[in-house]
Amino acid sequence: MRGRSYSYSPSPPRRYGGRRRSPSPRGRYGGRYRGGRDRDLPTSLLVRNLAKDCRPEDLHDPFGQFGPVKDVYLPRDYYTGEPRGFGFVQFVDPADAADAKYHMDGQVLLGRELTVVFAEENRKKPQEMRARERGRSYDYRRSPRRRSRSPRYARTYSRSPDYTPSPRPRRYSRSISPRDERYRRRSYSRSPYRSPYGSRSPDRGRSYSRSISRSPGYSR
DNA sequence: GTTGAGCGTT
Repeated sequence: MRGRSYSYSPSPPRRYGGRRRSPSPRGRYGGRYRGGRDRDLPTSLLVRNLAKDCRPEDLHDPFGQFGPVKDVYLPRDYYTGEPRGFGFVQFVDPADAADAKYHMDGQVLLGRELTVVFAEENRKKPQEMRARERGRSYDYRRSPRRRSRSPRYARTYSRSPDYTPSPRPRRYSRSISPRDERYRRRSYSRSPYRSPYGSRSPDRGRSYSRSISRSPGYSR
C-alpha cells in the first residue's frame, strides 16, 4: 500500500503547473532536440478542434504521411458518448510526430482548423478517470448510455486493422460500468441476475424449486 | 506486454 509513491521518482516529474496551462507557444520541443535522445521526445500528439464526425481514419490518413502512426485515439464522453472534439495521434518515431505537428498544425480537416500540440499528460487509465467522475456532473450518471447499450461500444479508437475487441463470451462482465456502479453500492458480490431465492420460474414447479433450495421438509 | 474514460470540446 504505497498509494501514490511519487517520492521514489528519481526523475523529477515535469510539472504541468497544475491547472495553469503553460503558455509555451514554442513548447520545449519547438525545434530539434539536440540531445540525441529521441526517446525523450513525445510521440503523442494532441489534435484539437476536431469535427464531431471526425473518425480516427481521418486523422490517421493525413498524419500518416509523415511517418508510421502507432495509434489514433479519439476520446469520447463515457456517459454521453459524444466526441470531445480532440484526439491523439501517436507516432512511432518522435521525429515524425514533430514533423506532423509542424505541418498539421493549422491545417483544415473537415472544415476545421486543427491545433496540434504535443501531448503533455500521460495516458489516463480508466481507474483514474473513475475518480474524475466524482467531479463531474451527477446527473450524467443517470443516463450513461445515449448511443449504445454499453459503453464498450462507445469506443472509437482504431488501433489496428485487425484489432480484436476482446470478444469476451462472458456475459457477466465485471467491468466497471456507470450503471453497474449502482449495484455495487449496496451489494458487492451479489449478482443482479441471481436472486437469493432464485424464483426464476415461479409458475413452473414452484414447489419443486423449493425442494431444491431446502430439504423437502423431510424430517425436519 | 501494458494502458481505450488521454489534457486543449463552442
